[in-house]
Amino acid sequence: MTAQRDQLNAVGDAADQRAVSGAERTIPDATVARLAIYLRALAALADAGTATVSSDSLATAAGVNSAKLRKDLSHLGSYGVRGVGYDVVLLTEQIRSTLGLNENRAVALIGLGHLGQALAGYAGFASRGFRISALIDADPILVGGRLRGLAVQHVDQLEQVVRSENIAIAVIAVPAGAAQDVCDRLVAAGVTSILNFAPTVLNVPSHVDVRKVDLAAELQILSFHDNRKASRADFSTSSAAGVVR
Amino acid sequence: MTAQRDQLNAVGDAADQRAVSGAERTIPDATVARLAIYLRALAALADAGTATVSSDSLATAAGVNSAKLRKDLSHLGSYGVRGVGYDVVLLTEQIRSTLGLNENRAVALIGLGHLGQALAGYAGFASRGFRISALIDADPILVGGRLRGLAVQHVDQLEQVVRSENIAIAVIAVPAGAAQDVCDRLVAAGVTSILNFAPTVLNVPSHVDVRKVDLAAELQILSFHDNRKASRADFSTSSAAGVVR
DNA sequence: CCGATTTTGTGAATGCCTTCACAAGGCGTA
DNA sequence: TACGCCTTGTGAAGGCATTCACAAAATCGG
Repeated sequence: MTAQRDQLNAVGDAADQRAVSGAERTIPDATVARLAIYLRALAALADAGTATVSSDSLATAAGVNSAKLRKDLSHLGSYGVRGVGYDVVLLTEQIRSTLGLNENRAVALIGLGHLGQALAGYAGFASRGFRISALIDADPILVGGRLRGLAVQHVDQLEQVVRSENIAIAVIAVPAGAAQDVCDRLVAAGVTSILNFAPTVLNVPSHVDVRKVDLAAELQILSFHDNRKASRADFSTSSAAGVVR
Repeated sequence: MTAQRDQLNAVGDAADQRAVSGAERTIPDATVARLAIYLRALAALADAGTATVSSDSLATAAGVNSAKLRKDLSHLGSYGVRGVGYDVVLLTEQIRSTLGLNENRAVALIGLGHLGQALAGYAGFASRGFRISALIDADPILVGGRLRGLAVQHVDQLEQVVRSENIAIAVIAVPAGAAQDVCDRLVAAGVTSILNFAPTVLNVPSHVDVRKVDLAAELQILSFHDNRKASRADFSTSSAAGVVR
């Protein structure tokens, strides 16, 4: 079984892909999804003062095998040195640039329940090129207050806020029943990428990308594998790897 | 960690395994990941009082195409009626059974920050065959108190709680620095499936499954696509689907 | 009972991703 | 310079997953 790979496919159908104008280098989706993981491993190495790293050890740190890592990196260009490895700083910069993380993108967060507040407080966003520029909720108790130094605005002003801050990426953390409505309004206001935590399928026009994080689905997938393990428990010997979709 | 290999090898003699346990079938990982989504769509249909549904409309509700849906369902057996469609209740039951959701599985939740509390309050768990049986944290302010009717226990008692409740599935929502330690202890206590929200790669033995939810990675993937859209904005026409990995 | 209509279930084709395996390239040493 | 060692980058092969396209049921109206 492979690792978290299916989480890539988890959401989409969508093969809009047809080579529009030929000569542009296209990076496989599976690779893009892993670049973020490499980035984290690289950050840890940089913190530890490591200057160069081999594909083998970086792969181990990221939880993939080294052939895959090298193939992934080869899509960005040739930034390694044979016999030596990859320069940590240089490679970090290349990946960040590929992912478009050097622009400090503005993100709107809609829905400030526990999940929304957890997201608002997640340091990983700020340190990775994202800036939460708008906090939006419908609860009058929250609206007008501040959270992490940012004013909470009412959902009625959603369009206005998105437009004035020129926000292209939004995170939806509202209840399922409100998600499609919020989504429609975000799209109308110009948002083109959405990360959806609400347990519902969103309908969007073709130019908008949606990724979904589905907590219940994740547990159900685990349940399936757990179930299967239990049902063949008589064969106790197993020798292989553990990380599984 | 290349763990995946052995299970692939095991697939090599899959015929033997099947012979032993009889009619058991092997369901593709990609299909398992989608079954959870179908389940949600089916629940909505049942609520609406719909008795049967065609592959076409169920596929639309789930955001996939109908050929894929039928292929997925065909792995569970033949539960549709040609010319008619699928019985909503029957199909729901089949999927639940396949995923092992009829056993009301006990789940431990470790880490009760905002994210952990959001998870603890997520109604989707209870309604889908999971029962949070243990809440664990290290913060003395929380320990001893109650959350959603359940006592919060100290992380020192992790092993004891896991063993006494016979818990096989755990959700890790602690800071990255504590995740591997918590993970090791869970595994030692007998947990075999882990859902990890901490932004770190967990090392586990081969019999343990890990799924990871990585919030920063999700945003970075969106960022990549957004970046690419921006760079080819001159071609305004696009005709196909919008939901994208 | 028959033919028209609908929709499933599934071989076959296609394409994407992963893995293998090794030649190419760079460094250090003498 | 020559040689040995190490690690990258990448064709080629193999495995899964998706999509296509159609034969095989099942229902309905007459």
